Amino acid sequence: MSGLTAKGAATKARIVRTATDLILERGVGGMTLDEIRAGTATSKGQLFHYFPDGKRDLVAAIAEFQSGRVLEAQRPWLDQLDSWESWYGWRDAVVAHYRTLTHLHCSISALITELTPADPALAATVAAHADRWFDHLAAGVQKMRAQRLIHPEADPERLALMVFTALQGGLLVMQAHNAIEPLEAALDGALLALRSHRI
Amino acid sequence: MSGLTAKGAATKARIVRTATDLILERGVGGMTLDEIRAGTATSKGQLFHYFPDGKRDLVAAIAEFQSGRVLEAQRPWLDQLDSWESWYGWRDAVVAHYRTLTHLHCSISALITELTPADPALAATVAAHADRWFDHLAAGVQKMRAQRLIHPEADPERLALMVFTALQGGLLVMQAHNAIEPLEAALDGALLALRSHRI
DNA sequence: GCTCTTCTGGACTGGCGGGTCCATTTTTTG
DNA sequence: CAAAAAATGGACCCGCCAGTCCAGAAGAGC
Repeated sequence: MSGLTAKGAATKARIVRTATDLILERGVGGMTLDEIRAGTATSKGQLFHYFPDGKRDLVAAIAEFQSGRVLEAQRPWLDQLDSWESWYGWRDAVVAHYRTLTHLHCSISALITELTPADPALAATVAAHADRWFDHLAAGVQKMRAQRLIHPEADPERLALMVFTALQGGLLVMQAHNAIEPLEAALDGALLALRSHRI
Repeated sequence: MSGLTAKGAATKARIVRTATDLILERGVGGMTLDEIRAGTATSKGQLFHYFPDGKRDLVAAIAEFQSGRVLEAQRPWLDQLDSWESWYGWRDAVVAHYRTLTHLHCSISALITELTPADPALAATVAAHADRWFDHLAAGVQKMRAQRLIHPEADPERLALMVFTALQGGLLVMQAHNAIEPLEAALDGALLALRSHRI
């Protein structure tokens, strides 16, 4: 009844994938439905058939998809982060992932920033995905503390926030400079700061 | 001849100031010439009289203005940064400045990121202002090394980049969360990382 | 005063892009 | 196979917004 044929699902997925690449390359403002249409060999009708709320639905789907993809690239390290080795492994995985994508222009935090003034509700939806990322880091710091690898007095939330902001800053400047060094410097700095809380 | 009356200069300045506030609040995409017009009690004619290239000129002027304002808020610390005290003083000055502006949505790096896909040339112009900021940090790190407060083997450019990315990340997440903590955590982390290179 | 320049107001245009609508084709279901 | 549901194509509409144009007001210089 309220179905979605295999064919339909495929089309929907195709749209999301193309739209994701487009939004990463051009930003929210630079992504037009017409380009998506052209890039996927679909029609306006289909776009609104699968994403009734238009651009809003589309952006939400993109955030979900891209969030999953980015998190995936950080596994298995992101789920561990319970030893110094795994933190460094994580760092390397992140750098390796983005090294192949330096021409992209739109990290998740940048997306949120761009969205907030125009559509706070949608921005909040997207922000939930950023929070997932943050939560992994926070869980990691917790584990480190539980294992007495970092000082018990250290505030795990605060430390995770520090790592997260460094990461996002690294991505942002990486995009602005179209170079990987900023990301590397940012992550190295974050881990150095984290290490200075070791016992 | 190629004059600019006192009255004209005042109008131009008024436009820049209002436009700056607008762009910080709504982002580049959300800033319309009509809103600027309304906010400054001017007309389309004047906008294009003072900024012949329209939005491009305007954005460049905004970047210049805002860059000056932000740098100003960090003085005198930003010119020193030659002792640990001055780095912490700088940190506090930055936090204090942005504490009054947490509802703003558009840091300079975010601006660059948003601009790059649409207008790379303009983005480069804006990036020059970000570089000024970075240069101050790099000079500071140099001084610290010259005074043997940090390890001679440390790469000053890299360390400055680390601080800069942390700062930008702090601003970005601050905007996304509309809270000051991310900025504080980011700067504390950066200084901690910097300190771990002390002799 | 006159003239030339700068400043101002606002009507107008043109295109872009999001979103609507419906007719047609394809697939599922029974 | 027939009917219903889902998928597709694309023409159309409409509002928004950057940018144009020009006529007229206000100053500067003489």
